[in-house]
Amino acid sequence: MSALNLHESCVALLRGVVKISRLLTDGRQQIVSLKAAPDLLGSPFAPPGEVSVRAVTEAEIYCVPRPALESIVLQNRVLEHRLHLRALEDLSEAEALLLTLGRKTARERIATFLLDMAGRFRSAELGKRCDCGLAISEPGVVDLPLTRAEIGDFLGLTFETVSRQFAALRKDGLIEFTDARRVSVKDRTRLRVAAGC
Amino acid sequence: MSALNLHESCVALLRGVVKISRLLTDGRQQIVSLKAAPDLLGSPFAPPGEVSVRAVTEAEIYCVPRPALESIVLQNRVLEHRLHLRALEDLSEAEALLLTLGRKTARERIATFLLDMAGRFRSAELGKRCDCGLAISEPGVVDLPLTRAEIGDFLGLTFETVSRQFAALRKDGLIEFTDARRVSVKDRTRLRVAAGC
DNA sequence: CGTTGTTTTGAGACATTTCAAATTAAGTGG
DNA sequence: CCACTTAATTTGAAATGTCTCAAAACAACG
Repeated sequence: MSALNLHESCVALLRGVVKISRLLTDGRQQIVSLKAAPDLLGSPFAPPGEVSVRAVTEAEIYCVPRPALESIVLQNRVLEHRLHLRALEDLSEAEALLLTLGRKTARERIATFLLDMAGRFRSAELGKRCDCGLAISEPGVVDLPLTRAEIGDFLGLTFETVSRQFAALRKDGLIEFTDARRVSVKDRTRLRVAAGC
Repeated sequence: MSALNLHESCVALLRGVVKISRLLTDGRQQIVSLKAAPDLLGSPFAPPGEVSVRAVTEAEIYCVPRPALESIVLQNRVLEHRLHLRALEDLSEAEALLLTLGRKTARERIATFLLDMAGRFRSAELGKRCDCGLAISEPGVVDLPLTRAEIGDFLGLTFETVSRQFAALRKDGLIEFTDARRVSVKDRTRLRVAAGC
């Protein structure tokens, strides 16, 4: 199944969306990063960390043995610089999520999440699948690639709380649902306020 | 006061401990990283992120203008590689904290924190100040450089909850206090269990 | 049309926060 | 060295947000 070991291989994500999680022994998990194609999962030189990789949509990947990638990168200064920049961006994203998990209320977390997703998964109205911004996209309409439970695992909440907070934002007129996975942002300004910053 | 702008300059931390935080407009804050000398604060190439840097102990720093550092690093492949590795380690640490903030209980967070600190701030019994592992150190005794409020800002808790959980761990015999800032780990095994992983 | 998984909604339990006050520790100036 | 102020810490009691448990509605699929 999720037999992807990022210590042995790095993975080029060619199509789809994957979640990268850290696990507790009793099954609790925290998604630490969402990756959408095209992107690289794992990094040569990354320290050993217990992460789990799972697709959230159908996905297409290409595995590269780590030692091979390492030697390539060490021979290519520009490539290493780009990986370096990407690591710094990932760190910055992780820090933003730390603020969300450590200090925001459930409502603020959901609002933050929606703004984040609105920037990443703009819905392609006429396409069948979100193919990552390449198709004709509807501003303000978001295709959520995650289930309520996965959103909970991303935001440190239960799926019931996620569902209830979505309902509350809808009742307050900040968002609207066409179906459970398709949201449209009705009032971005108030959504930003609801996100707490 | 904390007039350190990591976008303009990087800062070599020569002595002491500093906290790097992200802020919400209403004053809530989340510490995203603790740095102890010797270390580098900020990074050339780091994307703009609203962070605040504050010393938690007396500290000695040396500022380096970012453009200067950037050009040095771009001319030195080995140096960039080391910064790259550090960024990946920081990312891994941030992910560990994400798991803590998103999925652990207050008790588990405090236990996790103590194990983390035990690895970093081993007390120098006979020295006056923790000078970061160079002096004669007592295994299992930790000098906490943070106030209860700061520990709360690190773990996403209030300072009252921090204080109560310390008291609970003490009552259960996992730790002992000589004073509020000096803890000794009495049962590392049970502390690990209490940390949830 | 039954099966399975996702989502919504409700009611009660519980962990953590909030508010408040007392205690201890740490300067500071007389 | 002592009184005074200020900050940090502990502890208590009540409020509250989120979780847990449970059930129903809904959607997807063979």
